[in-house]
Amino acid sequence: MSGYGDFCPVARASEIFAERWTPLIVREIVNGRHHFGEIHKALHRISPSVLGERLRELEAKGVVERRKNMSGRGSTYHLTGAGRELKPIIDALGVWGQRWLELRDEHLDADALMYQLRTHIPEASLPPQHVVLRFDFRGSMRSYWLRLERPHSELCDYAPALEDLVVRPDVETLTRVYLGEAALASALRTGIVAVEGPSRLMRMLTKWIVPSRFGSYARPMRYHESTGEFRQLSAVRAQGRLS
Amino acid sequence: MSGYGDFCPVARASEIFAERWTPLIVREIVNGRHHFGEIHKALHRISPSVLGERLRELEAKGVVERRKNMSGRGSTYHLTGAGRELKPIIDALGVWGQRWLELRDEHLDADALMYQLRTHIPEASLPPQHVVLRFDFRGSMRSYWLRLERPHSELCDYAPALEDLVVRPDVETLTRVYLGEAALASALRTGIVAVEGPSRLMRMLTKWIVPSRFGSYARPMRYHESTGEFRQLSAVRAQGRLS
DNA sequence: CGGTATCCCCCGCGATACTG
DNA sequence: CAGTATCGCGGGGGATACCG
Repeated sequence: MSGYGDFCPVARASEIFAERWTPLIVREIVNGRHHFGEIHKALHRISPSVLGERLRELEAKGVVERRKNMSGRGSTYHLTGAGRELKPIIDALGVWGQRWLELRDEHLDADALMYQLRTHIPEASLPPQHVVLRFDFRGSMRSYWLRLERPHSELCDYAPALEDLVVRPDVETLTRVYLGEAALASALRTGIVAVEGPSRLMRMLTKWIVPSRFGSYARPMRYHESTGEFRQLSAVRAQGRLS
Repeated sequence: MSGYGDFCPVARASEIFAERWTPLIVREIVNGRHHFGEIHKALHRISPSVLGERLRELEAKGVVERRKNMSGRGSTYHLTGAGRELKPIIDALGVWGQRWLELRDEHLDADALMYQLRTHIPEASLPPQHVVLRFDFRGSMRSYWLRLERPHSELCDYAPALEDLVVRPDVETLTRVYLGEAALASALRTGIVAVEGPSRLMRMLTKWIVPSRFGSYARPMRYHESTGEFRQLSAVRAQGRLS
């Protein structure tokens, strides 16, 4: 970028924080990703060279601390004190985005969604013996398999075993469910998200797929069959609280 | 920019907020600049085309509202509800920058500093009849004149009248004074900032030049004559509060 | 003054390959 | 797997001119 040439602390902070990819990288480290590869997988559209450059910048500015792995290979990246104080800013940005920004088609990404869903399954709700869900997104050829089993679940692009439940959502609806804008229960009821399988497992779906931590700030949306679009339920704005 | 293709609210917010110049534009509107020209003067390094583009984007995203001037010419730009909710984020960024970021040479800018100083003079401290200050920055040819008079003071690059006081600071020191990192009083005492004029007016200087609203979060710095550098006074970190 | 159009340069960044 | 080097393109944005 090359700076603003401005001594104002907002400008100096923006030089670092408001640069492409940087807020998301910090978010990922906040979320507990400490390895290069983990961050890169979570931000799968960033190129490794840019990620490396950003991490170096953040280290130079005292936001990130790089710890060489004692096992020789690789490092882990941790937030410094300064970096940890960015967390409330990240959170505030997320809350703001949730409250005020529309979800648009260009934000939809089935891969990323499945990745998020997988990492967000409450561990307490995981079944002791494995359950395999297959997700077939409408209008897409490929399927995703989610193999749930305590303590670790797994996301595959092939069938790891015979599936117990088949879910047929569309990307937008399931994304809005994840964002907390739509309720999975009603999406199942109206059939926008179709499911095949034992009703016992169907009922578990709402335990496995839960809204993100910004979900309580979402504006409730409702699907309108006539237009095929989601619209804001009312002018009422949710008051939320970060978990 | 072209987005992150990510439904996460932090990413969607970053698409807007964490783009070059945008945080500073919002800051300026928060600071009460509502005209294109005012914003452009405050951010004198942005090109008018980029400023126009950003304002259009912000309007499209519902952050800024553009009101056509009824007098025909021009418009004014105001924050919407969404835009106003960015203020705490701007403030948090400023506090963070103040707490954690070094002031570097590339941030220094005498023009911008004088502009800020002029807008920050507490109105209550302005003299009823005009007082003219001349600022000669060390190592610089050009001078700045500050003409103080209630209710409006003025910054000139020529002598608007005979000067009552001549101030010879260096850009770094005066910037740190403005940022709240250094005390003007001690800079005057040690002579880093030299002054010529009646001592009555010299004493008024500390009423006219006061730290920015982020000043209370600054890390106190002290000038070390041996190295010619400012260094952090101690590990003690100031606890501040935004005014 | 308030803003837009043009032009062009440069560098940011994405893709890919490559190395320990 | 953890990164770094290279390369080439696109477009972001700075400077400037220009128009209302």
